[in-house]
Amino acid sequence: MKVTIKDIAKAVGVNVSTVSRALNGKPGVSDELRGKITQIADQMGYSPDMTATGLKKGKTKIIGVLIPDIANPFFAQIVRGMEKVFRPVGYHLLLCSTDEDPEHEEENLKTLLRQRVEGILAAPVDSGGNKVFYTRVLENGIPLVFFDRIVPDIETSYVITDNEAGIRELVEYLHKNGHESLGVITLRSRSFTGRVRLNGTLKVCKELGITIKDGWILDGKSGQEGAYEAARRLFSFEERPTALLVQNNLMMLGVMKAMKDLRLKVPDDISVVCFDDSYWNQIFDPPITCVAQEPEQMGLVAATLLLDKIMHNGKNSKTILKAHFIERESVAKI
Amino acid sequence: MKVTIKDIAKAVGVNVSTVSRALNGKPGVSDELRGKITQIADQMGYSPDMTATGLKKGKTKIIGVLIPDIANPFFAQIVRGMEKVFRPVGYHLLLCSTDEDPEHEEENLKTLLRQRVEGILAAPVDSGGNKVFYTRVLENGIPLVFFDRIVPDIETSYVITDNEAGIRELVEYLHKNGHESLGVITLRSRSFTGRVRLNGTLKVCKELGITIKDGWILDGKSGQEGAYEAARRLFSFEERPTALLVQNNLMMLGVMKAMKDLRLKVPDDISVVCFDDSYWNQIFDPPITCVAQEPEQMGLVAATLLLDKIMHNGKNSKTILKAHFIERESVAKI
DNA sequence: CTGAAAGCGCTAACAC
DNA sequence: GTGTTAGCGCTTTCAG
Repeated sequence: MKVTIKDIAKAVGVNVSTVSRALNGKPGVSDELRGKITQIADQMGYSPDMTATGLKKGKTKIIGVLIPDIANPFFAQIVRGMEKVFRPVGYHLLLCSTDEDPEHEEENLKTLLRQRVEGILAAPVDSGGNKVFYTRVLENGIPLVFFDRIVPDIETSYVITDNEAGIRELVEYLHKNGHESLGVITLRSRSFTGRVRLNGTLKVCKELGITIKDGWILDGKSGQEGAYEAARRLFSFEERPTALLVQNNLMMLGVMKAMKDLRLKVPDDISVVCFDDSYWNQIFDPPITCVAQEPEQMGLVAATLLLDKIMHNGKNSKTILKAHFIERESVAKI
Repeated sequence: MKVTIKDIAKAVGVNVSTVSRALNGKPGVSDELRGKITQIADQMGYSPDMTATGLKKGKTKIIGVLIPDIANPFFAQIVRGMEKVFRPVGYHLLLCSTDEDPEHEEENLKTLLRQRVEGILAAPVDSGGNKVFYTRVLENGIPLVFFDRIVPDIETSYVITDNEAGIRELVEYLHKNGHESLGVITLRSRSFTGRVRLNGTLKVCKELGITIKDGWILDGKSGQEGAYEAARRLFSFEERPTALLVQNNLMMLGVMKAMKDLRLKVPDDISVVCFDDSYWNQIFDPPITCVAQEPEQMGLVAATLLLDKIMHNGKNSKTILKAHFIERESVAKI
C-alpha cells in the first residue's frame, strides 16, 4: 500500500541509498538519474515517512505547545503567532491544553517528551507546581520557552508581559480621574499572572492612597462565569468602590453580563478598566479602557526564541513585552 | 544522554524484549522481574520513544487538524471539543492553519501525510479546489473527517451545521417582524459556507417576497475588517434595507464597529441578525438575535467520528447539526 | 557516481 | 519465563 524508497529503488533499478540521496538533494547523483528518480517517486505517490526519518536523525520537526485553553482567544492568538514562525521552516505544532490542571500539565509534558518533540513552548499552570517536570524537560535536552507565565527557578528563555507596569498605568489613570476606591476581579489566586497582577494592584493603590476594602477583592476564577458571580456579589454590597479593575479579557465578559442583568451603566454606576484587550472591548457600549497585551506578538517572540535555541543553540533570553494603555470611555471623571 | 530499553536491559541484566514486555504490561514476565524493571526504568528516567514505536507499529498517536484560523474563536472552540475526545485516548493534535489559502492547505496536507498522522480532521478551504489532495489522503488509507465545510464528491464522514435551516429561521423571523427589505454581509464568495448561506438567504427572501437590492449584498470577506468596510458602504447608500443579515461571528464585530463609528443604533436605525453566536453577541447593546452553532459540539462529533474510523474502521457518517435560534433584542417590529 | 550494510529504538514472532 | 532475531523506513558511513 504505502510506497517506500525501497519500492522506488526497485522500480528504478538502483539502491535505496541512491534514492535517498537523489530525493534529498544530496550531492553524488548524476542529474539524469536524479531526475528519473524524482519523477518515478512522484508518479508512485511517494511520501517520505517522517517517523522513520525522525528516528534516524533524531529530529521530528514537531514542537509541543502547552496552553491552558485554546478556546481562550488570548491563547489562540498566541498560537497563531507561533505558527507564523514555525510553518515557514517546516515545523508543526502539537497542541496540548492543560485546562489549568497540573495533572493534565504533567501528563501532557510526558507525552510531548515521548513524542520526541524538538522543543516545547509552555504557559505553565502554576508557578512551582510542576517544577520537577520542567526540569526534566530541560535535563532531556529539550529546548523550552515559557510564555505568558513562568515557573520561578527554571532557568530558560521566556517572554511575558510587564504585568506590573500595565496594572500601574490602569490604576494611575483611575487615580488621575479622581477615583479613590477600587474593586478587583482577580484571576485564580494560584496563578502566576494572578498573583503578579493582584500584588501590583495592591502596591500601586497603597502608593496612591486608593482604598480597596476587603470584600472588594473578588475571585473571578479567570473565566467568564466566575467573573459574573464575582461581579454580582460586588454589586450587591451597600458600599461599593467607584471603579472596578478586571484582571483579564474573559472575565470582562462576565462583568459586562452581570452589569447588563443588573441594569448598571458604565461609567455612570461604576467605572471599569480591564487588563487585556480583546475583540469585544472596543465594541462594548461604552468601549472599555484597558491595557492591551499583544498575544500574537508574544507567540511570535516565544517561537523565535525557541527556534533560535533549536537551530543555533541560542542562549537563554528573557523578553518583557510592554502592555499598551488604550484610553476609551469606561472611566468617569470624578 | 537519552535512555533506551537497551540501557535498561543492560542495567537489569536481561534482554531488551523482556524489558519491552514488562513495560508494556504484556504477559510472560514474572511479577518480580516486572517490578524490578519498571522501577529501574523509572529511576533512570526512561521515556519511551514514540517515533520508534510508531515506526514499528505504524501508529503515531497523532491526529492532523486542518483549520482556517485558530485565532477565530469558532474554530478554537471546535479544536477544544476535539481535544476532549482525543486526549483521554492518548492521541494528540497536530495543528495546521490554512489561512483560507489553498496552497497552505495543500502543503499542510502533505506534511500531515508525511508525519504519518493516524487521521485527519479538516475544514477545507474551498469546495473542490484541493479535491485531488483529499482524494490522495483517502487513497493513502488515512481516515478523514470534514467539519464545518465539505468538499463535494469526496466520500467521507463529515459534520456540518444545517446552514440553510439556520438562515431560514433568521429570515423568517425578520419577515414575521414586518421586514421586507434586507441587506447581507457575506462570507468569501468562494467558500462552501458562504455560498450555502447566501443562496439560502436569496431563496427564502424570494419565497417571502423580501427585497434584496443588488447593492445590498456586500462582500464582508469573512472577517472583521472586510465587514467593517462592507457595512460602511451599505450605510452610505441613500436607500437602505430595514434589516441586515451578517453571515458570521467575526463579521458581526466589524458591523458593530461601523455602526458605532457612524453613531447608528440597533434596532432603531437598522435591525441586525447574525449567523453564529459568540462571546460577544449577548453582551452587545442591544444583544444580537442570531442562530447559534455549537462549535465545541461540532468538534466533539467530528473527533468521535474519526476515532470510530481509526479504532473500529467505522463507516462513513454524515452529521448535520441544527443551528439554534436565539431571540434577543436587535430586531425592530415594523 | 553508486552499492552494501549498519543502525536509529522498539516490537513481535519464534526459539529454548 | 526469558532470550534471539528480524525488521519498521530511512540516512549515512564506508567501499568500490
